[in-house]
Amino acid sequence: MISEKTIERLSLYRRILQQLRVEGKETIMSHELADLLHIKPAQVRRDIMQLGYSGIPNSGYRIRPLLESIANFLDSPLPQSAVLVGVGHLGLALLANFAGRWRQLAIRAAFDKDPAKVGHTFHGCRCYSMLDLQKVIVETKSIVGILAIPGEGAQSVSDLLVQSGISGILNFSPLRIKVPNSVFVEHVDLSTTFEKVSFFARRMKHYVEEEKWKIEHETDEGEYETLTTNQ
Amino acid sequence: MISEKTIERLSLYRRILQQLRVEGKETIMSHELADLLHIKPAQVRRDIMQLGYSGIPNSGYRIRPLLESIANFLDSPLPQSAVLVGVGHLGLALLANFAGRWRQLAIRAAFDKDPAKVGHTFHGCRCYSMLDLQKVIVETKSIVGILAIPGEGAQSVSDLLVQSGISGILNFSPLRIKVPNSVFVEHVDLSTTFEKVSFFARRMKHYVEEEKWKIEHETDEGEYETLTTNQ
DNA sequence: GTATAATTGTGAATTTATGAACAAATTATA
DNA sequence: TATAATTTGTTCATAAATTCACAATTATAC
Repeated sequence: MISEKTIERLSLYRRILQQLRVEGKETIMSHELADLLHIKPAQVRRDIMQLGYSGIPNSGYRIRPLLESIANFLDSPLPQSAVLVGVGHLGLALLANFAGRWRQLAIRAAFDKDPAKVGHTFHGCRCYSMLDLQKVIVETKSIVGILAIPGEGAQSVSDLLVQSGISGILNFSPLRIKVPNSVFVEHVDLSTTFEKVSFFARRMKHYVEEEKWKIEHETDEGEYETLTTNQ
Repeated sequence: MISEKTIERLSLYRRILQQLRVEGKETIMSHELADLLHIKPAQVRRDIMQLGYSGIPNSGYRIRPLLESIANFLDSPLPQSAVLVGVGHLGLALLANFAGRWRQLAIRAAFDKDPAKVGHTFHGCRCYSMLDLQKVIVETKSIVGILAIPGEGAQSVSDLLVQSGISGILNFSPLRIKVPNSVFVEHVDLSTTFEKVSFFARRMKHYVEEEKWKIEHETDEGEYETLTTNQ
């Protein structure tokens, strides 16, 4: 009923609106939000419509109640817990950025197969043995698992997470894990993302240089296709 | 003409095919690749068609030439360079994972405003002062900039990158930067990603519990909407 | 008050992405 | 050599996401 894209945008709206509120702003219009996100105003209105919140014609949306509507929609009444598997460089970075400061989704435990890490606390988060995975997940009532491990172990760890009752996985490993369709998976594949940016950067460069050439040579003939971008 | 989604999938195909090749596999059929990625065979065939590479009816695609076609399509003839801005936890993790081992897109330099970091080398990558940004980018002929800094400085650093001739930005900061449309931007927004996974994990859980309840109570009446997922 | 200008909410149109289905092609087999 | 079985390339159909465009509504100016 509600799409992933909409959820992502709502989360973004919230972050921006929170910032605007501390700056003292009280209302906002769809085209202002749209400009900040580089999307169209109609998209903003549609998203907000889905919350059931109504704006005021000719004056926009009142920020405070709009934020309440978003929170009401996105957040759980109770705080939710997540666990992190893999305390390598990436895992540490995630802990550093999100361990404490996360209202809704607290990372409550970390796991690593390296015995040297087990028992230690990283950025306020205790690291357990992989053997304790199921026990800790059940105890902390965690619903989300974050996979920050190399591809090799990803499927077996994913299976473990699912068995332990996890219902969402954020997968930073390069492997496309298989899960039952009662579990939500989000793949964040940094390798392919790099390749994508590299590819389009190169294309953009070529395109710009072609345009320059055309201008320098004053040739109007010869139509060029425009590029597909995400702007 | 070619979509971002297709580029992402081609990059994925490549990684999987490289693995299969070292395992000794010579040919692959669209449905095999499709199963590994949890997509439909028609999608695989369509993507490969766009490369201009043709498979063989009743026997599939020959892996080696297919890999060549993908490389030919995705990669630049010359290796390309990228720079990283922000050597915090996340920046370090990116360097650790991608600094050396990246065929196509080498991270050639890092920048940080912390004087304590400038002059040091992290995972084989030298850290420079922000003041040297433009100079180093021009010298290394870098076309991609990776932003791994907090939101506050993101826009001004982005402007600097663009001025210095960067044509693609991989933005890990929570700010939606504004760039001319001759520059490609990919946002990797970990906060919203967390929120999204958390949201759908909760929904999945509810859905599963509802289903259980329905089964336990043998009620066939009362239709429930199915969830929108990315499986 | 009334008129004017501006903004929302939303149906319709458009664009983009995915999926189904089948002819054409190729191999394997009898 | 001919027949059967299978997989590709591609067209047509469907679904999802976005954008347009405009009536309805509200604030503001006069």
